[in-house]
Amino acid sequence: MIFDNLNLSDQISADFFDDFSKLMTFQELPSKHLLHCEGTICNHFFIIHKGLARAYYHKDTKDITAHFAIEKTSITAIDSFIQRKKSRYNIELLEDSSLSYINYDDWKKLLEDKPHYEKYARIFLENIYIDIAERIEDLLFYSAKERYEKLTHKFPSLQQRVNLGHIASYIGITQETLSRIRAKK
Amino acid sequence: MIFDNLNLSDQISADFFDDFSKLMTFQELPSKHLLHCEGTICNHFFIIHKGLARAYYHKDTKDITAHFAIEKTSITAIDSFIQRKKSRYNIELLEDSSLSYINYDDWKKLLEDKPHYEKYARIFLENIYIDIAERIEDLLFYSAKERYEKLTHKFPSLQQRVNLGHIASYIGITQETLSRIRAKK
DNA sequence: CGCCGAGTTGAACTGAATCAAGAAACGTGG
DNA sequence: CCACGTTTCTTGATTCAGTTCAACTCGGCG
Repeated sequence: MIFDNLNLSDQISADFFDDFSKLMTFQELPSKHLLHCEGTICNHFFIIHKGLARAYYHKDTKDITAHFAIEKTSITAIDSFIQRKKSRYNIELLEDSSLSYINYDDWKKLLEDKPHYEKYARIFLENIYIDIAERIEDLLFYSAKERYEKLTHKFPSLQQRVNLGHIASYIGITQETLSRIRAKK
Repeated sequence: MIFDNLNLSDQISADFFDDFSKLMTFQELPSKHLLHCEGTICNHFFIIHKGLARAYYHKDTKDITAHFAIEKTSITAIDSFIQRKKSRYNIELLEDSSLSYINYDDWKKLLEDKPHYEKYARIFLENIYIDIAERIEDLLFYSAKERYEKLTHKFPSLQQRVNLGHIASYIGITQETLSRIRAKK
C-alpha cells in the first residue's frame, strides 16, 4: 500500500484510497528529471513507488537538501503547495523512478466534495509535524556524527544511493565534515 | 478575536467560533502555575488571552524552552495532544494570565459531530508547519546573534518579559553566549 | 544583613567551517 | 576500450563561533 510509510493506513478508510487513486497519474521518469522547479507554485503532490527524489534549494552559492523521498514516501514543495506561493525548492529525481502524483486542484476539489476527507489531510500534517519537530531537536542537541548516525539508521539505503554532499547538507554540515565522520569508523 | 494570531480568521466560519467557544473554559491563573506536567498525556489546548506561557522540557540537566505563547496565541504539548502519548513537556505560566482551554475529548467530539471542521484543524497544522520549517532553517543557517535578532523582531516584548536563559535555550545557545550578544550592541 | 536567582565576564577549549590541494570515480566521445 | 574532463570525495592546516567552567556582580526580599 502506497501509504504505508505515511503512517496513515490504520486510520484511513478504503473508499478514500479509491477516490484518491482515481485522481492520481502514474509516470516513469529518468534520474535527474525535475519534478518541480523553484520560482513556481507547486501544484503536485508526489508519491514515489520506486526510485528516489530530493527537494533542495539554494542558500548563497550552496545547494541544500531539505528532504529525501524514497520508495513509498511522498514529496512536494509543501509550503508552496499549502500556501499557494512561489516555491524556493526544486524537486529532482536522483534515480530512474516510477511515481504517481495528484494535482492541487483535484485534491482541493476532493476535499470540497467530500469534506470528511479533511481528516486525512489533518492526520498527514500531524505526522509531518512529529517528524519535523524531531528534526529540530536533532539540530539543537546532537553532534554532526550523531545526526549522521540517526539518519543512516532511519534510511540505511541512503548512504549508497545519495551523494555525500546531499546528505551533509540535509543534516546541516559540510561535506568535508561528513567525509571525516565516515573515515573514522 | 482570539484566533487573530493563528492566521485563521479569514478562512474560518463564524459558527465554528460559536461551537468552539461553547466548549472552552475560561480561567485566571497566577504566574508559575503549571498548565501541563511532563509524563502525562496532554488533554488541553490553551489559548492565552493575557499573560505568557512557555513549554519546556529537560535534556540532561538542562531546561529547554520549546515554545512561548503570548497573548492571543495558543499552546499545548502538541505531540502528546495529537498522538495521545505521554509528554516530555511541561507548560508553565511566566506571568499571571487569563486563558481558555478546550479539552481533547470535547474537541474530538466536535470534529466527529461536525466533520467539516476538520478543515480548521488542517489549516492550523499547516500554519504550524510553516512556522516550524522556518525554525529549522534558522538553526541551519543563522548565527546565534541573527537568531536572537529574528526572535526579538518577531516578539519584541519577550526580551523584557522572559529570563535570558529561557530565550537562550529557545534559540539553541547557552545563556552566557546570549549575554555576550546583548552586551555588544 | 545575608542569601538566592539572574545576569555578566574571562580564559581555555572544541567541534565544525573554511580554504586549498589532491585523489578517486565516473561517463562520454573518439 | 582508453583518454580526458568533470564531478565527487578525501585530507590537511587554519580559523572561528560558541561551549564550558569558574568566578564575580547586582538587585531583590525574607
